[in-house]
Amino acid sequence: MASTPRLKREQSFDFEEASAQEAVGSASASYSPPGGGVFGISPPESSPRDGRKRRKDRPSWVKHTFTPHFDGHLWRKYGQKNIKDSAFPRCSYREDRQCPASKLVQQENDDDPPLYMVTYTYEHTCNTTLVPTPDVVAEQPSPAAGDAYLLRFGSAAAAGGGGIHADAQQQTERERQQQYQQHSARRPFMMLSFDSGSHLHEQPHAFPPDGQLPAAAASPSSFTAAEALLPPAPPLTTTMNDGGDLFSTWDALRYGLDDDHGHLGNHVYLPDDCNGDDDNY
DNA sequence: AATATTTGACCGAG
DNA sequence: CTCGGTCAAATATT
Repeated sequence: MASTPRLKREQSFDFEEASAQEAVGSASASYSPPGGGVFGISPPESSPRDGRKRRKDRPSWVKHTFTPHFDGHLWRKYGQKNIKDSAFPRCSYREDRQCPASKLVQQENDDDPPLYMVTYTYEHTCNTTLVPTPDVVAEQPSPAAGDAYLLRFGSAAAAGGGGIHADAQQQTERERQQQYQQHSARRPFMMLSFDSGSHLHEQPHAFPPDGQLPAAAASPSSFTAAEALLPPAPPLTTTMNDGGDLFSTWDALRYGLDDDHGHLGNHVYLPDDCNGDDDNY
């Protein structure tokens, strides 16, 4: 076989409206989790395949974050594209072939901790690999605030509304390691609010399971104080939900059996580009 | 050897 | 026609 001709790909995903998605691909729309949650699972009904779903019609919501992968799911990168209008490539991720959910990670700027715009498309129909990873989101709390930014360290599992723990799934050692790595930035229930005036406001906050936030435009032009993005958490963390075991294990690994590169002090948890997201965490 | 990532190409949408 | 999203083979990594 000299060169296998590329077979006509059958776009297997013609899921009709996953749910009411208002923020259809609006880059300016901030974060409109479907059904009140990012992972409000809503099974795709048999789609009336009248042709493919137009891109604009696809349910999608945009979220700005410094940690594109801290969303409780294990994504697999399947593509990377240089976007004409952007200096950074856009990476495409998909969780599973059976799951229509996908996301596009686009680096927004080149700040110390670069801000990423993650565009989620469709919802997860697979309950697998839902890991209790925190979620760091950078958003503007209010349009009037202008320069203020919010860093939300939240548990995606909690925000999922379902809290499905599919430990029955056959996770490979690699997956588990990746999950542990993702937990490195765990800092649940905390909200950091950065102001342009170098005014750091930190307060424990049990954000609602909805994960709802006030609408926020995203124009990370004046974002600062990124150094405190991922504070090194003390090795005592077992006050979690079901994932407590995971975290304690992770803590043991992280702080007890610390290797050479077990430093959390550095804020370098984001990859240079989209690639390597999974590993560098 | 198995798995994940990279890379180029295909194809649809605009 | 151009741009962007996704696929799948090739390659790299573990």
